[in-house]
Amino acid sequence: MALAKTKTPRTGRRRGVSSSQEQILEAARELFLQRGYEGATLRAIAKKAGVDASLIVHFFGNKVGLFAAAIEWPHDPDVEIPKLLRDGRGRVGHNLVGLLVGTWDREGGRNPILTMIRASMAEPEIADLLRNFLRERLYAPLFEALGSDRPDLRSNLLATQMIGLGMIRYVQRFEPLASANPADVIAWVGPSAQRYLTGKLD
Amino acid sequence: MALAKTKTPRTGRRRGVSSSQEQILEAARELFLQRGYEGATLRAIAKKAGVDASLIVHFFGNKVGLFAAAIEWPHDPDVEIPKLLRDGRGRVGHNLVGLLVGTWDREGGRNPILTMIRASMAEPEIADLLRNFLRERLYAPLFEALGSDRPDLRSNLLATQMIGLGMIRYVQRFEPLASANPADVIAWVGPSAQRYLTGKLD
DNA sequence: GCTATAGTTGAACACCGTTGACTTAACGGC
DNA sequence: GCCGTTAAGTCAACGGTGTTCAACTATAGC
Repeated sequence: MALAKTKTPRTGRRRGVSSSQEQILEAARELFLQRGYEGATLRAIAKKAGVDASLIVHFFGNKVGLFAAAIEWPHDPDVEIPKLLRDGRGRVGHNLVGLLVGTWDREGGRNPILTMIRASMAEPEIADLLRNFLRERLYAPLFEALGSDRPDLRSNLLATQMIGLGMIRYVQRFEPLASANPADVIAWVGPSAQRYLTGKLD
Repeated sequence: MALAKTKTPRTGRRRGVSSSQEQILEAARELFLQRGYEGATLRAIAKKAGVDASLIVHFFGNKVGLFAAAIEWPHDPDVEIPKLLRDGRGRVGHNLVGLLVGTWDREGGRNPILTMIRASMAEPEIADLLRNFLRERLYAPLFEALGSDRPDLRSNLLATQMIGLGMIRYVQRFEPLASANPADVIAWVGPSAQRYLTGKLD
């Protein structure tokens, strides 16, 4: 699902099935995932889309705007959150770690979430994008269903563990964690996530 | 303490107390902390050091080499590790969180560890530097003193929590965690760190 | 004094994101 | 059927980046 909306063209040519805008977004998605935010240059994206680089900023304002329009969250929270809750309150942490590890392993580190996390270290606007999405679409419904106290704080603490896991296992690739089985990772990290989700905090 | 060694000039002028190399390192330290790895340009560092930019790459090879030579770890592990162990095995996690939070709060986010963590997201060579330092100088002696099983795995898991905390509280500044009291943060995160340090893993 | 070498500079290179002027093409109103 | 407006799209340029290379200077050792 998209993180930011694309300005739908109000007028202009309407005959082709794919406008330049869509070709740009497609090329951007591919290159951002492949080379990361910094590694994907506007010129390279433009070349792949068969247009001039300045057309990209004409459409999306700047590189951050293109990133926000192109990147997509790989899960639909409305679908995933019920699955996380399926096994009862006491298993939500394990299920959440399993969902992330499963997705990240399957896509081999080249996935939107990790790309966004990395980019958010350098670009404050991308950090805002990430933070708002997490809060509104992921954590808010999750904690509403759980009914835990201090949901905002818990979501922050949960983020420290989940983003830390993503960084160490998939970006920095610390061993032996990077090569460990998903089931083991769930067993190791799950309890920490569970504590932040439903445990006593102080 | 330094993370990488500076090539000491084998010959050359020796009369001044401060060579150009030291002035470059001093300027680099200041600008890297102030503006981050990307924000500190070689030309700006050179200007501050009163020297031409190409002299920097002559001395340090490239920008990463300069960073490795300039950045310093704010603690001496030989001094800090005994302090962490002072209150017994059961308090090491809390003491470690306290050490990091104390340092990071005092320096307001502009400190070598966070700067290095951020830079390591984009520069693999800096990630190597960080990983090797953590393993050899910090985690190895700590786990030797603790005598826990699977020290390599435990150090990875500990890193997920510590680096995640640094990212969320100081770089991304998620609220309410970013504004919480140090003592509260220790109470919330300490148990997770403690579990990775001495708890049962599976 | 001569020569090798380290220190140091300035110009240049290839690339980056972004800007602004410009052309082209389609539309709505008359 | 023309005409002004507007979006689509191109092109060259700007100021910036890290890095390279040839040139020059000053010192140390012989």
